[in-house]
Amino acid sequence: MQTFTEENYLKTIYKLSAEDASVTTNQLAATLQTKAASVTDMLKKLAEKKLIDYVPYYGVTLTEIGKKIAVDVVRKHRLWEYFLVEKLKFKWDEVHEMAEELEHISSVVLVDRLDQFMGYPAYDPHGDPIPDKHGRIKQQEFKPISQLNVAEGGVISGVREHSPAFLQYLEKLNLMLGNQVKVIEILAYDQSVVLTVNQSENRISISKEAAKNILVSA
Amino acid sequence: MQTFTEENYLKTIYKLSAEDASVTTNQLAATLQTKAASVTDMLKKLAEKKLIDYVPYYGVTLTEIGKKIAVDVVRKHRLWEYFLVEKLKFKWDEVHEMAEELEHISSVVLVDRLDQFMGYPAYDPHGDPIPDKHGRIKQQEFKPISQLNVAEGGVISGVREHSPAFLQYLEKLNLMLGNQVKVIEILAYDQSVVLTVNQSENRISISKEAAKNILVSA
DNA sequence: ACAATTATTTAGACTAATCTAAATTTTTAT
DNA sequence: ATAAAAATTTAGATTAGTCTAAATAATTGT
Ligand SMILES: [Mn+2]
Ligand SMILES: [Mn+2]
Ligand SMILES: [Mn+2]
Ligand SMILES: [Mn+2]
Repeated sequence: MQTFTEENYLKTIYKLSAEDASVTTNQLAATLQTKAASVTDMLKKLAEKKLIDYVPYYGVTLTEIGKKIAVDVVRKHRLWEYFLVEKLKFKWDEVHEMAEELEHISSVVLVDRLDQFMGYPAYDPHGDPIPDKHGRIKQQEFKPISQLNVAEGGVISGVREHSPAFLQYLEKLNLMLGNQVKVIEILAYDQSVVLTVNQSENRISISKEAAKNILVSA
Repeated sequence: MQTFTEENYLKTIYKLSAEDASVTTNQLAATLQTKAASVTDMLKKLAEKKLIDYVPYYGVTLTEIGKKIAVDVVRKHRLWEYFLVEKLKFKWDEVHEMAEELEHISSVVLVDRLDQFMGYPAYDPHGDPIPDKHGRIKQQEFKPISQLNVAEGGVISGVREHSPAFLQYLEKLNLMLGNQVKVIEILAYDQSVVLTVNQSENRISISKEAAKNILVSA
């Protein structure tokens, strides 16, 4: 059994591992809003428990056991988010903080029943895949709008940033999951993207940063 | 904002206050499965925070603020139990431990939405009243079977003991909430009670202890 | 009334998680 | 190749919650 804090470290290592194979102390400190010295202490403990492989000064990777726990926390986070949006009618920008607490509820049978109650959803309200009870994850082949060329388009299927501010901004521009976008123009000087939503006449412009954080499927 | 542990102390003081006006260190230690010395330390902290009135050697009572927090934890506990039974189809003997964790989820709006989602239930799966969002509690006038005389009866409306073992025992004897019982005989030598359930021919016998822990309404 | 028993608090120690400041190692740039 | 900069770890403290053992206060029984 892990503490709340250990679970958060494992989850964060798991998510950062998607970018780089090995995760560094400073990356963890920045993401977990703590200090490098605190991270080092925790890494020693997690290594002691065989949940990570830790090479001092060089970084850390999850062991199979550590990964299992991390995926399980992610599963709970996303299932609770789905519940909050689909059953309790919260908006997609309101649920993350609540799920940060709910993901640490320990009962395995509870989360499996919740999954069943909702009909085994595949994606959470932000388009992230929900691991099944065995930890299997449907691999998505989504790409960011920033990688589309002019005249290309797709269906908005996910976001890479979950802050309420960003999600509310998307809502204001009608850039919600399921909507169809098409790239009209990419401005040379700052890579900002001009696009249409759902075949509308309206052209909207988003920054390169925003374009990187919106994922579309073909 | 309180810690998990502080909330458990406040909740326990609240529940024990129903029996005696002032709650003692040893009562708390026994209920919270900890040592008297640990309780003393925590009482000092809660008194410092103005959540309890603490007179060393004589016991403790909740302040208005402390009581508000305690009732709120109880509200969350009972609402989550109702959710687990009514929506996720758990049995009444399976939900207490999960609710012990869920009651510490902090979001107020979450618990209010949950309440709305379920149609503002008045009682939890064990017959305990669910405080409303303002902390108001429907007062029940239930009494234990042990206080009935021969030929008297009532509808089972609550239990005073929540252990899975006791709840499963009740289920085996068909002594679930809503069922009608009638006292046939009270044995003189040990006060055990013989009764019928739902007008059945079958006579069942329960100990005085069990009779104290089953509540009926007229 | 006062000795014995019981209840409670205090003293001192431990673990988990965190921090700041100092030391050390690795990386980068000449 | 080596000095400067950046990243990381270590040392030493702190806070929350817990414990055992010892001290003290309250209650009980005669
Ligand atoms: Mn989230
Ligand atoms: Mn999400
Ligand atoms: Mn309960
Ligand atoms: Mn209950």
